[in-house]
Amino acid sequence: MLESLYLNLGQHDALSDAEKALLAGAMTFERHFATGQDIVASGSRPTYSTLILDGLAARYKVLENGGRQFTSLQVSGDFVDLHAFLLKTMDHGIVALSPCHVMFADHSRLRAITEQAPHLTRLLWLDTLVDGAIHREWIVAMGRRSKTSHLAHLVCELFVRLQVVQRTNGMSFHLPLSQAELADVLGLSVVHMNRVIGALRKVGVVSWANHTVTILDWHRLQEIAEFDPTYLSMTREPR
Amino acid sequence: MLESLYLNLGQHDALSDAEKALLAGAMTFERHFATGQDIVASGSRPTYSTLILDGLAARYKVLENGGRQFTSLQVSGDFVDLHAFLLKTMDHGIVALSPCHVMFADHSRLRAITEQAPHLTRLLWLDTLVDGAIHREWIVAMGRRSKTSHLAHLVCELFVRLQVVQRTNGMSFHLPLSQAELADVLGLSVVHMNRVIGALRKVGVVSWANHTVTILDWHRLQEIAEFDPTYLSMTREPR
DNA sequence: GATAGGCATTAACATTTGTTGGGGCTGCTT
DNA sequence: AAGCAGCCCCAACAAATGTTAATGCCTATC
Repeated sequence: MLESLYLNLGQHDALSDAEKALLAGAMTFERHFATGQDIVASGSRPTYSTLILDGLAARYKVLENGGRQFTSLQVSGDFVDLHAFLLKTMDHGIVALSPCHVMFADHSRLRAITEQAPHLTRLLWLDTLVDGAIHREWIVAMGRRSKTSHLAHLVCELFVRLQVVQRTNGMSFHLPLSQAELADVLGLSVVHMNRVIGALRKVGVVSWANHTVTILDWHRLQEIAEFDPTYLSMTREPR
Repeated sequence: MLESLYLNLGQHDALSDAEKALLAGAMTFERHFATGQDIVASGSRPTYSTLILDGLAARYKVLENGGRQFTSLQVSGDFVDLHAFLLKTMDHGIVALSPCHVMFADHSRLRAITEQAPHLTRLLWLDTLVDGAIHREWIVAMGRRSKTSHLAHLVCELFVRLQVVQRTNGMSFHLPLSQAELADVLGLSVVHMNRVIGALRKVGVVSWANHTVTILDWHRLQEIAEFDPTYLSMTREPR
């Protein structure tokens, strides 16, 4: 059941059976969310953290003028609001972008882990640090990359992250995002988002149809994106 | 000596004397960096984390075309690379934007803290989580705010953060950033950065000269920025 | 099988943002 | 004193991006 979590945390360092048991023991109930449903509400003070067993979700903020910005995409094996364990108050919402099967980890049990299992604590901490590293990469993409490069970078990142949790199919993966939603990731208008996707298609490095992205030329895609996966900390070493 | 660190960590939850001693014990030597010097090099694998006792620094990445993007600004009391304790490899550089007086905390001693001092561990973890929250706010600003609003938001954020560590002077604070550097924060060209600063000045909510920012109308500045400090987690509560 | 709604796509036009080039000011060096 | 470098500021033009509106293609629904 927690396979995707073990794959996610285990990519950075070995995860012992005892640690897996501790994680499993922290879980309480599970739940399904439909596409478009809020998994966590902005402003709430959850007493548990939410793990995505399967599905795609996103963190977002909404401005007064109605504009929405996604600040991260969360895939299977990701804790979407592990940070709320210590931040306490959610300053943003989390929405399901596909049907999501999730499970809840009680904060009191996470706290117990920090009291008794230092190495596992460091791995959970690390998980939130990788979140931060991804944020930084997004900031760079938004500020200094061309829009085409930004999109290419996003495709690279998602492919690699999905591969870790075995949600890719050869060089393809499922990306159930409308162009309007994608525009809220890159911070563009829908019309321009459409132009940028067209541009990337035209170069011939990806095919993109029916919510399925297929990478046709990984090497060149990586070049366009200047993608360097270092920030994802995928090397397994003592932490 | 570590007063700014205690103020920073202590804003979220009470810090005991024993915890302060543990932090002090983790510190090794101190050092001064001149404006423009790299404090931590991209790609390095530091064995210590760097605390700013006094000064302003920034995380940044450089792209192939020479473009630079700052991903965060770090003020007195901030650990600039606490994340490297677990991420191991620096995927970005850190540069001094003013003369910086820093102190180094050994990773082996930070590790000891995670083994023996769960509450302090959670506070250090929290410090990196607030980093992440700031990143998210920057993403929103870059993607969906007008440039004027983005700049106003930055001013609000810096003022509040500097106030916590007692580096403000009434409604003024020192911001030793050239407009070119500021452009690398917002992801703009220098010329447009100049236009945006002019626009904010014209509204009359701030005065900005000689690297000193004075907030003339906090309420209206906050409105323009849609600034809500929730994400900074400044409420003191058990963590 | 008619209809309505969501989505991708395109066109035309408006606005924002970048680029290039230059002027003026200050502080520093020679 | 002259020269130089860095920085702020501005103007004119170019390019990128947003806005509005329209079209066509699906698919769900009745």
